[in-house]
Amino acid sequence: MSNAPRISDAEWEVMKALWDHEPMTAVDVLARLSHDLWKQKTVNTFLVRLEAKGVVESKREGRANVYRSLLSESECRRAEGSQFLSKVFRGEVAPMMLHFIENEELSGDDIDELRRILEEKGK
Amino acid sequence: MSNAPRISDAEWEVMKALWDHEPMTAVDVLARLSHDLWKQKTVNTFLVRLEAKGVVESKREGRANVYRSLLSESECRRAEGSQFLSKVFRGEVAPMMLHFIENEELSGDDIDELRRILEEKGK
DNA sequence: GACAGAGGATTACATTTGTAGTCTATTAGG
DNA sequence: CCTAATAGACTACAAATGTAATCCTCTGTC
Repeated sequence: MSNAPRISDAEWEVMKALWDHEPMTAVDVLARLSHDLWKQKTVNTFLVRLEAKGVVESKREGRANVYRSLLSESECRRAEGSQFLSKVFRGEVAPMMLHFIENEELSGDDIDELRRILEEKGK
Repeated sequence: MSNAPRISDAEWEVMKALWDHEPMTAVDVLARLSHDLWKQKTVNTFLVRLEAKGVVESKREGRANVYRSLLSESECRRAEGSQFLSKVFRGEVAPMMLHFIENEELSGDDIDELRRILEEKGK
């Protein structure tokens, strides 16, 4: 299990686009991002950097490079999640959960689902 | 309320030390951090930067500057938390909570407490 | 009163990140 | 075949970050 490399904020945006429709070319990735906020060259740079970091790989297919992830969204979430937990909540899970319950919008259904899961877990 | 400024990883470490015993001098802050990992001058630099960002303020008291936070740990957690949520979990709270329930260690007591809170919340 | 040490202020410098631009090689069209 | 549009490769560059070192100025000590 790979200790995942650092993925920056902007890189996360690119990765989310990629994870949603792998494999894709750089042009396709841009197509799934806001054209107002992203330029093709910028997307390209990030894909190159992500490849250097070992987060994605590219295969030449005809005239274009086709990218696919080497790390899953879940793996990256795990890494980012535990970093966040220790940085912001000193590693204390329960206070963090409390925080989110109190500060973010949870629908009634969300609450019910979480209760169910916790019930299971608590058994 | 303040859209909190970006606080970097290392800056968070300094802030956690400060929040625990405000107000403090730079020397005191270092005293609460690992001497193996931190040098006095480094701590100093971060305090200066944090002041520039408006996260802390300093008052000269005799020989030393005494620092105190301008933003509470809670405020910073809120800002950092919602950034994390949207970056890593696309703003979906419930999946994020699920993730933490499944990936981090929750004690039986933690689970019970969360269930209680959710019960309240779900009313 | 001269000097050493304590702290703050200023400066340094490599790396990472955000955000592209330019250069080059290939390819589809005429 | 020659040419213009592309796609990738290489280059650029400022701001943020991590990590200090050096310089300067009091202040207490002999």
